[in-house]
Amino acid sequence: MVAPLAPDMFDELCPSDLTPIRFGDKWAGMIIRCLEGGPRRFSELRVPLRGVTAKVLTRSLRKLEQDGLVRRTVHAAPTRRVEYALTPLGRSLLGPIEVACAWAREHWDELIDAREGVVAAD
Amino acid sequence: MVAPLAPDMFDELCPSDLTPIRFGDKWAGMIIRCLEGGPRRFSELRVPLRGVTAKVLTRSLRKLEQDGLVRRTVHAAPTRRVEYALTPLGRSLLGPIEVACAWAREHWDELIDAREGVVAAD
DNA sequence: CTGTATCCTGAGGGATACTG
DNA sequence: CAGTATCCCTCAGGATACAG
Repeated sequence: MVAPLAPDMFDELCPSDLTPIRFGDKWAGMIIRCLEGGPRRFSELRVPLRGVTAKVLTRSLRKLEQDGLVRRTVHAAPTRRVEYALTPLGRSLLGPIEVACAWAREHWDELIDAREGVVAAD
Repeated sequence: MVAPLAPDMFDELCPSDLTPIRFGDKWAGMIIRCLEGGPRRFSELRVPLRGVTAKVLTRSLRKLEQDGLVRRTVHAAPTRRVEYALTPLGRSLLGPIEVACAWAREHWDELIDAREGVVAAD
């Protein structure tokens, strides 16, 4: 029983290029959120993480595995399947990530304004 | 009325090299926490941020200023003084930062074990 | 005191092609 | 399907020297 992935979820939830908050490398935070609903296959992760190349996704996943946040499982039969799932430690990061995303959503306009050079009325 | 800075506060509070959580560049999160107690001068920031060079600290501060998180003020008299202070937006980041630091403190041992290759008893 | 200027290194990240 | 191999480029970050 695995929740479906909304392809666009990160466009509004994880604007990592704009906010000063990052979890690991560029994709780590999004990967963790992708895995919130249950295990995902390599190719399933590539869909919502638009633009990520296989090499970079692999590297990010290996790093997450090393850090104990994600577990990789290979199923041989009937065909090759590789699944990635959150460990308890990885799952414990969902809270802080959501806090960061909530902050970004809440202050989105101010961030845009600051970047554009709008002087804040203090 | 400005709270004193504990020189070692970041050794235990912001282990940014170990945790996957980063706020902006390497020093941004620590700078923001440094400014929590009130405005600080450039040279005052260099003390707790051990190891940061003037160039890098300047660049981090400029970035924080651009993003509307920090305000820079120059006092000419009696001698040159430059002070950095949190904007309301910057102050609003203190919550998420503390959440991240709390996560890191809580899962410190697991992070170490994972890096050392200790197999987690699941 | 508060920076700038210059040089250097390593890591992150993307493009492309290839593999079991 | 799930990666690897190779090449390349940018940027973060540190060392050092210098400046208003």
